[in-house]
Amino acid sequence: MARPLEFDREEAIASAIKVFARHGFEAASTSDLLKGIGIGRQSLYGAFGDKRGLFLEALRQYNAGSLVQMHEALTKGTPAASIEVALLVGLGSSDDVESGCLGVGSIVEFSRSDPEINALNDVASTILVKAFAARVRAGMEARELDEGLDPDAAGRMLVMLRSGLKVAARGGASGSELRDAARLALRSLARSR
Amino acid sequence: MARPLEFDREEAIASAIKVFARHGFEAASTSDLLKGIGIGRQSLYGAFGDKRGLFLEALRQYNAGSLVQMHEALTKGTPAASIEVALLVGLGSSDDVESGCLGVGSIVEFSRSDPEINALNDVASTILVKAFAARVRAGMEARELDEGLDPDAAGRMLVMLRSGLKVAARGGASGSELRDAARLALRSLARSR
DNA sequence: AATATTCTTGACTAATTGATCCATAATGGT
DNA sequence: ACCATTATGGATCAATTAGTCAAGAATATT
Repeated sequence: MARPLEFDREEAIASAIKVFARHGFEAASTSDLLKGIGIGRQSLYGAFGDKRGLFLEALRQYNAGSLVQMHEALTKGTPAASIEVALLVGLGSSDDVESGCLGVGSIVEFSRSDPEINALNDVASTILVKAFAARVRAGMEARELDEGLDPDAAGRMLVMLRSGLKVAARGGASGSELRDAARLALRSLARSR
Repeated sequence: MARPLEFDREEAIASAIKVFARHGFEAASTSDLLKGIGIGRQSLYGAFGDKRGLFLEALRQYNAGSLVQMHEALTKGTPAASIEVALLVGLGSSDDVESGCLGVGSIVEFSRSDPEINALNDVASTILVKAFAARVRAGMEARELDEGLDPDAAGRMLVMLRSGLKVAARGGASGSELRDAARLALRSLARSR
């Protein structure tokens, strides 16, 4: 009964994710976003309310996609191998130049100052920790990982490690440096050697 | 032969570090900086050229101070113990609310887009990697750490791990979570257990 | 085909941005 | 005590910011 949207909402958010990931929230101007998404000004404000609304949607969609990607990586191969893959997937290393992680970016930019962003990142973080912890537990049961581990603590450590890898990737670390670092750190979970 | 500065330059930079660490470069307005430092507009422009000049000075001073702090931590106690302390010192955890790391912040905000910032962070990173690597080597020689390690690779991993801890701290992780994660990850360097 | 409803386009606004100008104030060397 | 030199403070600048307004365009239902 009314004129339909001329753009796909999810695609628009996906484009916004790129812009926000590259520049951060504050430094991404509305003009950057309009150009990056390819829609008009009023379309953005009509569809997302304001810049912050678009950012929240972008962060939501980014976190969801990231968790899917992580879950896929964690369900292939042995627990230990899948954890290594999960640590390294989608880091956006130097070949994938200009990329960036909206999750880490929003944490660094906002710290704990914005309750809605806190909420989005907290649930994503919790889910990711649990996903890692489940795999750690599986690895312990399979006698592949040290049986004295605390799976939840290991999950938290792995999430932090992944953040560090993302920062390093954004800072220009090579794929092999990232891989080596992940492998080395993962020895902390191994059975006595 | 001329009117002297009414403010201490280093103190001014120290104040600027706080402002930039809290908000990032782009989101820190010149007015924020003037208020945070406690000087007038023209004084800032006279002393530092422009906002970016002040940021570069701030990053330089921050990195220098951070390396000093890290070096101090690494020279106390056994190699393994000192590495743990170095990983955890000055993370700005949740009690030290509002803090933030200018190094990680600038990497996340600028990625590799600004050559001068790249240069500052690259030298700081290199020095820090070497400092960690030297301690790893010492730990190996003291039969405290696994003798099959590659000290430089371990150094790089430790720097990445520290970035991850900083992100987690800024995201609200508790001191005990950070400590547990660091301790767990450090098992990767231990002798066979 | 008419119409109600929503979308799109582009001009527009008020506020804030980083930065500059200029007059005044404060110093040290002579 | 003068003066060259530099710092300070306030007014001001042009540009950019996020967000709004109004008029026209495109649809689905009737």
